[in-house]
Amino acid sequence: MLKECGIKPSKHRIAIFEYLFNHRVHPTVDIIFKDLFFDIPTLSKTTVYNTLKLFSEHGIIKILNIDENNLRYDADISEHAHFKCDKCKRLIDIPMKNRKFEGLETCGLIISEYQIYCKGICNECQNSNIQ
Amino acid sequence: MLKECGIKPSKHRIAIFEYLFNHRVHPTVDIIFKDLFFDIPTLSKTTVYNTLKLFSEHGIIKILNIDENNLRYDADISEHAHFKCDKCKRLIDIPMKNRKFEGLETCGLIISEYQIYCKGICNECQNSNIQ
DNA sequence: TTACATATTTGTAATTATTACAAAATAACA
DNA sequence: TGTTATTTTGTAATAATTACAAATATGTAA
Repeated sequence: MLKECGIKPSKHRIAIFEYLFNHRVHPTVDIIFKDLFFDIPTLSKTTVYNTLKLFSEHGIIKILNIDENNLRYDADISEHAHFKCDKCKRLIDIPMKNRKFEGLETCGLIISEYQIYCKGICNECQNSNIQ
Repeated sequence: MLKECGIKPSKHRIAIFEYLFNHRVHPTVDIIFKDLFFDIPTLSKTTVYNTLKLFSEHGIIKILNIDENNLRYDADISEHAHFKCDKCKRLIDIPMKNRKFEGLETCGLIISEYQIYCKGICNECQNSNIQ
């Protein structure tokens, strides 16, 4: 997959991409780094930053800016929206079919990418009565 | 307007809200602070941060997270999307009518707010041939 | 007006995510 | 093996935002 996007597949790059591909919770750099560091003790956080930026420049992942504090990363580049629960803080994918924005398509802008970010309360937190 | 939202209108609060209301370019804290500081030399940047956070908590403004580096603020709380030009970096409002997300409304999540962020090339930058 | 309580603002310091960059390590290849 | 290019590392720099205590301003009752 990396090769197809014109990225030379080094050990670390493969590890980072695999991690993101297998962990669909949109992790932060910190989470990715800490988890991988367990297996690859020579890994540097800068490498994680560099590699993820490289990936996103080649369009193989997407950077999510939904969280105020830090960036999050998503290996699923198919069309879907993102939801952040105000209670449990989890990020959840929302599938989207037949989306339609009147106005957005017809304003003369060339739109190369877009993101839809939602906030509210997720299913689990609605059902649990713990405040 | 501030009173209606349950915010005590102090001098600075009025100044900050007026500024945002009259400058619809979604300025950063830094821009707001520097412009207002010219007239109010006693103003502190922390006050700008505090005040804007207060405003957004009371729903009288919206915080935009479209820019990677810093937050931006919008006194227009009506439904519209935002576009950032990759060339000139400007933020542009996109009006939206009859938007429809199939899937988004029917997934059981309670969505209290959402944002649509687009990126690409704006009209002006398409027409100017300067790279 | 004065005294007091409350709310607001200030300014500095701390926190934290991200980037810059040069050195070190690794890989590619003749 | 020797040389070059690429990747990775680790530290330092940058910069946005927040924490917090002190200072200031405001409102109110006596």
